[in-house]
Amino acid sequence: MEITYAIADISAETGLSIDVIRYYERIGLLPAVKRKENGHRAYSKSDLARFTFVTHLKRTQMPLKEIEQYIRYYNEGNIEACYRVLHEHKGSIERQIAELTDSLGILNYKLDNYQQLIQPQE
Amino acid sequence: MEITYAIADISAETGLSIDVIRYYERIGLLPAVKRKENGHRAYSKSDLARFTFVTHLKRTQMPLKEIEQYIRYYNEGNIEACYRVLHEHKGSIERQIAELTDSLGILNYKLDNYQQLIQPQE
DNA sequence: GTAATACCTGAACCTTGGTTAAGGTCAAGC
DNA sequence: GCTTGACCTTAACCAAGGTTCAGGTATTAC
Repeated sequence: MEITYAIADISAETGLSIDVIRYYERIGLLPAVKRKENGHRAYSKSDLARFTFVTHLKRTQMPLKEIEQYIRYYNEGNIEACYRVLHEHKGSIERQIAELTDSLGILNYKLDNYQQLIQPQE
Repeated sequence: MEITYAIADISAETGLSIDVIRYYERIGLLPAVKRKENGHRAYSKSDLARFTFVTHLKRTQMPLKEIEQYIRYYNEGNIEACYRVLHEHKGSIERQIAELTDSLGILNYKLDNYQQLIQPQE
């Protein structure tokens, strides 16, 4: 009893559209998956896990090419390269957070100013 | 003695390339600026301030269309709309930070796992 | 049996956010 | 007087990341 998922399941779990899932396969981001008799894609539990992780990376602005590279290292069993890629990406996320935090400060300053213009009473 | 800035100055101050500055004007993101006798753009101090603010918004993933909308409200003197746009955007930045922080956690977990695989000793 | 679903394919098309190219003006320096 | 540098314009081009379309198969539901 091997559980498999249809493309619609993957879509529901990851929030990626069905078209995007096929698109990712097409550009080689993820290796092609097994098919059922009727030609429909049959995703395994670990395929789902991989898609889920990809969406995490994607949400942090990692370019698809880099994600693809990571997956390739992973499939090659090149653990050190995997580590390196994720480690570098961690730095990029930290920089993003710092930048956003900075922008938040600027934004709050502007918002304060507007607030005073809008409600100068009290 | 009115100080004006050449396009190269704006580029140097904001980090935007000269081409991008002209591109932003072209798509209507910022209203066209005054010209000198020779046709060269002459930016004022407030033009510079606006470009600087735009780069802040841009770095937080605000789409150019939304930035444009904000600038339009600003020029109309529609302060409340300006406030509303920035306030919404603040929410978006906060969501981004939350998401990145979340991803950072997942990433650290993965990195830990890899670390143990790479250096299982001690 | 026929309609509705759920999937399939390949190829064309789209949006965002620029970049590059080709050709021209003008002022300053040598 | 001619080259260099900083600017100008219009228009074509580009890359990333999808989205849409047209046409086809297979299963299920009525």
